[in-house]
Amino acid sequence: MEHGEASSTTCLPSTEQNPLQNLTFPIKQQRETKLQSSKTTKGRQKIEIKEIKEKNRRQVTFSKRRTGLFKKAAELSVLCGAQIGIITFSRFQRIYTFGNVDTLIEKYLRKAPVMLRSHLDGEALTGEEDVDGRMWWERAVESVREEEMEEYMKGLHGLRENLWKKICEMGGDPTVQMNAQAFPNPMAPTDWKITDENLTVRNDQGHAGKW
Amino acid sequence: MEHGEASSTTCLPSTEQNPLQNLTFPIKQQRETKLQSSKTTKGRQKIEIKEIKEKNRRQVTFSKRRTGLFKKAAELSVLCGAQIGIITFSRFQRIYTFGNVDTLIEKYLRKAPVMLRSHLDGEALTGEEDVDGRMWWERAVESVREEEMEEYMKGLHGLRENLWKKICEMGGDPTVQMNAQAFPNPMAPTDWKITDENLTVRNDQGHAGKW
DNA sequence: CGCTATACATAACT
DNA sequence: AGTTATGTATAGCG
Repeated sequence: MEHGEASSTTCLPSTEQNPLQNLTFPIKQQRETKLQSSKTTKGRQKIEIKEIKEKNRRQVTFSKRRTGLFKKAAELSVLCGAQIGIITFSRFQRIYTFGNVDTLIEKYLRKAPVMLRSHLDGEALTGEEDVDGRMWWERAVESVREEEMEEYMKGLHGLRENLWKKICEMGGDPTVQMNAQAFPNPMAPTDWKITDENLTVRNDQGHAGKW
Repeated sequence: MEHGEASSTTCLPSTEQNPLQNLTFPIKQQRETKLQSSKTTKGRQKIEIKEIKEKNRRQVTFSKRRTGLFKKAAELSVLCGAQIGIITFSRFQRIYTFGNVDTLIEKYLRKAPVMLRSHLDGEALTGEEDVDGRMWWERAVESVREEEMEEYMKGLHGLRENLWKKICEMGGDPTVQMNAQAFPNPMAPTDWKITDENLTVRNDQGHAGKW
């Protein structure tokens, strides 16, 4: 660290955050900005949360923040033993995912019926027939019989499985990127970055229905 | 890192002052030890990324970090015009979602076939018949006819629609929480917190296939 | 839930 | 992709 001249000693005693007004102390900033001595960069600048216009800057931000988001998700997953899945579509409709999206989607879709059923508990679901021409899913939700739901879920799962298998065989598509994570439990507490290792689809299922 | 020590190394140049930072006056911190004591807290402590044992601390962390994660997602969504959906299952299988999960799930599920089809382009899909007893989704993926896919997606969409409608009518289920966001475009750059307003399911569709 | 000090994420630049 | 300085997220506590 050769700060050479300019006493830019960066004494940052207390990084306080002013409650409301950032009292700009009338410090004489005069010059001193000379001699390229002080800071090499301006550091992180505050930005407004609104669509970034400059295509290039936006691209970089998307990449960086997406990585940060996934990292946060991974940490949360581990710290709290939660299962997390993220689906992201860039404006170019390129898809990036985190976690066992398929598994979570299934759980997600399966969740509603369960809740619904518990709510309607005791309301004897008299197997309603397909009296009109509507499809099974067009009927009142509570009339959807379990078997149909099962079939539906089975189809969903099976389809996805086949699709992935096929996609993997093909070596993947450039419009798809995925980061597996959301480990229900552990992992070396050390190597906790989103490494290439982790950027693979995992077949975790985790403690489902354990609690 | 007591401020007491800092004072000894305090830079406080005689003539020049800190270039671009409005420090909080170091004056009153001089040596003033006792009285209102120094630090009131130890500030954020470094923690290992591994499952938190203490149930209470874990609960708090889950809540805080989940909020942070969703906020990050919202920012990324706005800044880069991306569509983001997050599904989270706590260890108690309580579900928390962010964004238009349903819409994104559909897009996600629909994506693969599209990619697949483009890859198999020119490979004349000779409508394979259901020669064996397997279900349509059990056959090779490339043999899944578009009509079936359509039907499937229609069912998925319709089902979810009905489920949500029903759930909303019931006033929601305690095991489900959702935060809508992932606005494809704008929103007042100001009110950019996850307000109650935003914690509602939105029917955004956004610029799908625009790019 | 609010606060504070500090760990961590990241905007601007190279 | 790598660096730096600074904006933010948050661990621990009341």
